[in-house]
Amino acid sequence: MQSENKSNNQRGVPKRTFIEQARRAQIIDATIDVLAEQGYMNTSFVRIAKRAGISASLISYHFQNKEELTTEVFKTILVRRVAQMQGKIVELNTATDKLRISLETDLVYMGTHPKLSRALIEILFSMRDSQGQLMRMVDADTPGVKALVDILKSGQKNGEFGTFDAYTMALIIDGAREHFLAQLPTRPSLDLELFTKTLVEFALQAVKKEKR
Amino acid sequence: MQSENKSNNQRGVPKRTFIEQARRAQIIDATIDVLAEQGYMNTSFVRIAKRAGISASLISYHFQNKEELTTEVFKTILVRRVAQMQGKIVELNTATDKLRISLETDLVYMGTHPKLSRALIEILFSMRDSQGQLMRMVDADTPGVKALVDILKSGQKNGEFGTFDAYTMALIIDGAREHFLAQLPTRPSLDLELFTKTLVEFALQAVKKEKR
Amino acid sequence: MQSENKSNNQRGVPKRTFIEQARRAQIIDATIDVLAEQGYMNTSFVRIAKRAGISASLISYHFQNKEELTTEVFKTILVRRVAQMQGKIVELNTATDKLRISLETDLVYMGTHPKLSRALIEILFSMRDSQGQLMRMVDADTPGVKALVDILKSGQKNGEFGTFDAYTMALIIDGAREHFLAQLPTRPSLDLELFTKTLVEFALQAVKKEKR
Amino acid sequence: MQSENKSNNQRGVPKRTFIEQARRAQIIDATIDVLAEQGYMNTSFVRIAKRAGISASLISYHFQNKEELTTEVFKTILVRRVAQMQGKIVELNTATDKLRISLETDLVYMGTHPKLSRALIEILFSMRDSQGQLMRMVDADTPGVKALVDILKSGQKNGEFGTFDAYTMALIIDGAREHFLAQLPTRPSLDLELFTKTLVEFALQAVKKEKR
DNA sequence: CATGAATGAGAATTCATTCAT
DNA sequence: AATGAATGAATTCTCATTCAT
Repeated sequence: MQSENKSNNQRGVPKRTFIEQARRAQIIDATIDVLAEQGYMNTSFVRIAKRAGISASLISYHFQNKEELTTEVFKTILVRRVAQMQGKIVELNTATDKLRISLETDLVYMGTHPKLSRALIEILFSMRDSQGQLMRMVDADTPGVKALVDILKSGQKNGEFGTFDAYTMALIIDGAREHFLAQLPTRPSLDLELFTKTLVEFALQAVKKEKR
Repeated sequence: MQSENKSNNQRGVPKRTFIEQARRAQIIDATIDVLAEQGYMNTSFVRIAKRAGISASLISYHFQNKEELTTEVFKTILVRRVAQMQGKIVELNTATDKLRISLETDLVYMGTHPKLSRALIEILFSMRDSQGQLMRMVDADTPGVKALVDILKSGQKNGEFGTFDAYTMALIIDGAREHFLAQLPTRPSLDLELFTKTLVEFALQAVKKEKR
Repeated sequence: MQSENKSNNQRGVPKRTFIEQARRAQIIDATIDVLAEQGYMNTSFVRIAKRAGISASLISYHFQNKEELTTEVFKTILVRRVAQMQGKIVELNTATDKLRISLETDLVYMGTHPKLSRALIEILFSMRDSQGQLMRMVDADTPGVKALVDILKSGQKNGEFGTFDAYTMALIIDGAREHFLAQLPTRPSLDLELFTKTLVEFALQAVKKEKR
Repeated sequence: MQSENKSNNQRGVPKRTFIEQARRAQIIDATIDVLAEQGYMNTSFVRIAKRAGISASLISYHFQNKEELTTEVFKTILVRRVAQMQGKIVELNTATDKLRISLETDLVYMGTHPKLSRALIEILFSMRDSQGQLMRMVDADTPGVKALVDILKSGQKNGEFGTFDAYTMALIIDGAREHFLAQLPTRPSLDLELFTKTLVEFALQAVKKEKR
């Protein structure tokens, strides 16, 4: 028994008791802490367990293996991150506003939650499958890129933005953002506010219609 | 030899025999391969040795410890990378040209040498000291950022570029570039040429004088 | 468990389960055997584990590191050794009796437990810190020397013994004893009874009052 | 070739060139230094070679293996030690004088040459054969014990000394001396002069004729 | 005569995971 | 539901020794 048939029951739907949900959440939170502070390599079950105040074997009990735990952590972070943006954007009418607000919201949220930021990077850049290949979590593009592409394309469609390759532009903006966030937790001299303001400014300038 | 007294002689100059230089280079190359393919975590002496066709203890014979090896790999990659750019830039007269060419050169070189790109990322994001803290190799800013800052400031000084925070702008451009390069090796769908063209366009527009 | 947080709880009291106590004792006993038979240098975890019929990693599981294991072995031997003497001495009234009986008791016990004798010597003479310096276990003087000094001084104070440097005399008697014990396990020709009788005679004559 | 047929030529007599003798002496001296400072366990060929300013493989070239080197070191120390005593003793007429002077000479020499003292102990207590058994260097009894036995027996024969077991008495005196010497190098508080005086005093008292 | 190059064996320790309780 | 006990595989590194040059 144990684990295997627990994460998915016969219909593929993971039905969990309340206490199990709570434990999983507790373990996931502890894992985020350790990931952020020690890096993927040093994030062992023993360290997570110590942080969570439980035994290491309990982690194996609640997650099939390390890969499942890491995947769950990854999903959890993404869900929290996306939830922030979505709420603020839906009501906005222009693509310009959506672009600005989504960047600002995300940078503020992740910039003020450096653990999430750091843990995310650790997973993205270090998690490997058993053959050593990088795991492509979720799918090829991160939600951040996909959200940007949507906004950019809608702006082009409704005439707010000029002509450019929306996907490539999204990669540029997203890359600038992620790389900055990746460094922020360990470099106190970086200025989140200034970076946000500058990135928004030039993103808007880059996509605007006239003269392109 | 057996380590310790060879890596630096009395003047800090590591005098090495030809054969040792060759072995070190061979080991460094094998390490880059393994780093790129398997990731930092899986880059063990045994794997490197297998790749290089030597015994694992020979690595310990030629490098004091794993940290020295990793540092040497890091330096090697940076030297190769910087060497490409420097050659092309020195003759150029305008900051605009320097910005364009340095981006193009670097993206082409690293984009066509995905192993270097990947290995660099692995080291930068995974190498930790004994307390689990990220090692800041070289110093806080990568050579890429520093080179960009120089170009941007010189352009502002001679009137080619407008007013903006040069350091933040460098972070944006560098971030976009590095993040793209980090993904390129494992995502064949990405278009290096298109990205380069778009990023250069974006950068040049962002720094141009008029209308700001 | 996996070390670290179990050897001492918040009050410095190592709370251990029964089974853990038993395993630790088993490992300590196996270590004494290997120390006595193979010497400190050859006392590796693998050898100890083989002797105890367990896996080598179980030793790391129960002891933080080799130093902790060695220290525990050392303490264990000393406790057993001292326990023998204490019981016999407390009831005695004269320093002369105490001197005689403590020597006899100790030589008989250690002489008939050559493993303890040999293991003790191995630790005392071979255990080094990371800079290669000898560890001074307990403190500078062994319990054997300290016990002798106490007896000699009390005998001088109550007039049983003459005037001599008590500490130096203790060193002489203790040195003779320890050196003999160190050789005894590997040299069957040595005569424990004769040595004991002669050493006691020598000691008693050396400390006696008259004619000095 | 190399080594094997070098330590002994066809007649079993090791015929060595001048330079070979010098090298062996140099290596032996370096080994004594390292033994005294780092202990037997840490006395590796690399460390010896570093101390001697030569390559580690040269040691293998001049000595068949580590065991031969250690044995040679042991012999060298003993020869130097015994040479001191012999010179002073031969002219003396009484066993009493011989006993006193041999103890004084030896303690002064070894006490003022702590490296020899320490290195000797390291070898005696740590050197093992390939099965882990302690090596009995030379033969069962050290020269120190044998010399003492000779003196004691001659004193008994000519009537200077009383009746006691000469061998056991030698063990006592020798043990006290060796144990003290073993500790002297690492414990500056020990008083060589006081110890020597006290040991001689009580040795003479223990062997004297009257009343025993 | 001397050395650099190379290796296999062995060292302590950490890890994810299993299993009985 | 939770844990302590246990292990085999893997890690970096050191060692004595061999061999070609």
